[in-house]
Amino acid sequence: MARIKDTTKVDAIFNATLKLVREEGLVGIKMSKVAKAAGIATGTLYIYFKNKEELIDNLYLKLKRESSERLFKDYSESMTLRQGFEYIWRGYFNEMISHPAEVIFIEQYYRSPFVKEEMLAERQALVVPVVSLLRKGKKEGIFRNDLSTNLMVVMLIGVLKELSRWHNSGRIKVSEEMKEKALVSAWRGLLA
Amino acid sequence: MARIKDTTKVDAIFNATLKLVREEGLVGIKMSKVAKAAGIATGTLYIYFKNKEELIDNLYLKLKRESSERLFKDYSESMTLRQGFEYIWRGYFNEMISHPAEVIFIEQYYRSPFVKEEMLAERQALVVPVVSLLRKGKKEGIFRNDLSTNLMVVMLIGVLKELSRWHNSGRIKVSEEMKEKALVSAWRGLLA
Amino acid sequence: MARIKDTTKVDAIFNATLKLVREEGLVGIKMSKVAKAAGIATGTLYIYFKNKEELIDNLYLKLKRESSERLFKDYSESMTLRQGFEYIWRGYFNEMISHPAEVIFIEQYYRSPFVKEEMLAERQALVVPVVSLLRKGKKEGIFRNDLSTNLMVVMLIGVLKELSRWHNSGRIKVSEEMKEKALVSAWRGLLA
Amino acid sequence: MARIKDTTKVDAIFNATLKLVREEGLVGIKMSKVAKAAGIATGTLYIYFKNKEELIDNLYLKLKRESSERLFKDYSESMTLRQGFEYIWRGYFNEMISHPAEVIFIEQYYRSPFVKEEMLAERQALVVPVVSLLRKGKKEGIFRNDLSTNLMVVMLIGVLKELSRWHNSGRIKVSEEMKEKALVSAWRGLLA
DNA sequence: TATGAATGAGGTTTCATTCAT
DNA sequence: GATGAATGAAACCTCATTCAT
Repeated sequence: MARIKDTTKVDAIFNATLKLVREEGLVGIKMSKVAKAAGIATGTLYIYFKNKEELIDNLYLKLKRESSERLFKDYSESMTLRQGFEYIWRGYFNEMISHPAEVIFIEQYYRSPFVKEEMLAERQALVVPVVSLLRKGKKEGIFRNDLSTNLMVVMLIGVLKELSRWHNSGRIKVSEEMKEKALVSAWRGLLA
Repeated sequence: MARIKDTTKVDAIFNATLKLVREEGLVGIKMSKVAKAAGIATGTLYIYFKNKEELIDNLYLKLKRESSERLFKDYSESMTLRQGFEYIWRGYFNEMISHPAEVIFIEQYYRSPFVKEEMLAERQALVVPVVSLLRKGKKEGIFRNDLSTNLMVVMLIGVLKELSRWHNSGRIKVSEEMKEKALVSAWRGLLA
Repeated sequence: MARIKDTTKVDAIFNATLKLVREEGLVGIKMSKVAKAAGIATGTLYIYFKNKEELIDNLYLKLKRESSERLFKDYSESMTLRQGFEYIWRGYFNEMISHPAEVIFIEQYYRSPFVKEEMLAERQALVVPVVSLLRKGKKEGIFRNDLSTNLMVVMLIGVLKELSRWHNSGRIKVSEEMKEKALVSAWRGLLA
Repeated sequence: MARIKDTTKVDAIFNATLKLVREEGLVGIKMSKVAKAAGIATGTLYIYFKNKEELIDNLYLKLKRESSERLFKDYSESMTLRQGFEYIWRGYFNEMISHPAEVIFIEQYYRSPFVKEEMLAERQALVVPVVSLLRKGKKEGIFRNDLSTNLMVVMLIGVLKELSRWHNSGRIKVSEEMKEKALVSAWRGLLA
């Protein structure tokens, strides 16, 4: 019986790719470098991925999936609005600062010869729970009704992304206190 | 007298490069493509730029410079706080939606084998006027004093970037009204 | 196990390079031509040599080394003066006529953008045994003491080089008899 | 009336070419470098020479011609054998040390894609007076008759070339005394 | 005639992919 | 499955030559 394709090896490849993206962007990804960083031979890469494009695409898909899973793992519709809000906000922030390479990869992927239309569509997925939370808050009369939900999403996500970006780049160190302040400000910005 | 080195040509090269970045990111910049898009021979590129790296670095520098200039052209310290705020906010937003390729380029440049340490430093420049506006507001007692200036910058810029990103990607169409709403919300978020 | 890096291939590359040098000098070395002449793909060249410069430098080093080895393989300090002289003289001559491409390559290498200072130093190496032979002869009172050793080296080597050059270019055919005459004349020219 | 092609400029071009050959050999000759070194525009080169090959070929021809002229300017068949020998020997040596770039150029030219068969033939020219001197000496019974004239030429020229080469490269400084010694040794080597 | 920017063929080098082991 | 040398298309870059001024 033939040995089974080694999932350990696939992970090594993904991690190696991510490492290279973090260090020098999508431009810096060379199949030989990926192989070396993953501790395997170049040829072996092609056993697990038909070609470079497929490696990149699969990595993107995997990251999206994992990120969603981590993000909404314990989220439940039964939380109070405020609980849900805090859960999502903190989750999102933690996600971005504990997986910086993923963030970079995804940003660069969107603007590359690799993107496929169908993958862009997926982008929405991450936002779905946020939208439903906001809708719920509006319906309950707790959130402002004069702002479009889209704008509210933008206000929420924009601050989260920028805050984590500053943190990841080392420009600022986001303390627990600062995080709290940001969270409260965001919450207040939504209140009716 | 021979044909004279043509600054018009440098612009054509920059524009061609930007076009390619918009279409397929930094990865898509191929010297031959740039030349063709600029309507010149490949060799001619090398009259104006020693090599690909220098072309990219110079483009980055130029974009940063131009963007700053446009952004703060008519800004004056004598404006009222509210006027200054609005000027900067609208300017920033317009900048990002009227120069999407520049935004993409700069984002990708930061994560590429091209970045130089000294260029990263420059990144702060764009933020300086924002910081000084916020400080002024705090001193006048108009803005909250319990938020660090950095956090306020993040809140402001984050929303601006995300809003323009959604606009540029076509996910939403930012109407005058929505812009107004976003602006007012941002302003209120800063008030003491 | 994959194919193993092949020292045979390095030789093929060196020989191909030498062939091109013989045919049209250093100017004629084109990486693609070298590859074709060596019967490999262009890219393969770069597995064995980082770039053209390294190929040329290594070839130079190899030729110098091999030439020295061949030249003084069986030379021994215990030979009589006359035996040693004859050994070196004939060895030098044979070397030059049996490896004409090497001679051309080395001559052209000295005057090229490829030379490195440290490699010029090596040039002396070949002459060392000649110098020690001449010193020995002088000490024994067999060779003239009124000529500097340097001048004697020049007289010896100059004739050898020119003779082989005429031979290699086809201007003359150096017979055994002529060789004998030249050797004896050289010997006499050194005698006290 | 049109201006006449400027011979001053042709000289500047030739000198610039020679300078480059001295510095980095035939490989180092780039038309743009020649132009810059000659203090003219690249395009101007092509007014004086149809192309690179013609520039090189003409330079070769000119050097050969000038060298011959200088060498045998005051030589006369009526000199005594010894006078003639000394005249030629010293002339040859001076020629080589006062025109090192020419020597290098000619050596490299012989082994390059530029050589033409017909130009190789010319190579003999420089040697003609030497040959006739040697023949005269043999007929007069002063020079050895057991050595072929060719071999004698080789012995003479070989030492001269090597001596000047060592001098030019800086390996030795040829004093008047050393020159005298070399000349006398060469003369003695020919005597019957 | 003089200029030097412009050209593009051709050289150098890289790298995704294949293939012999 | 695994390896990494080998491949060659395609990228980068140079430079002899042309050409608009």
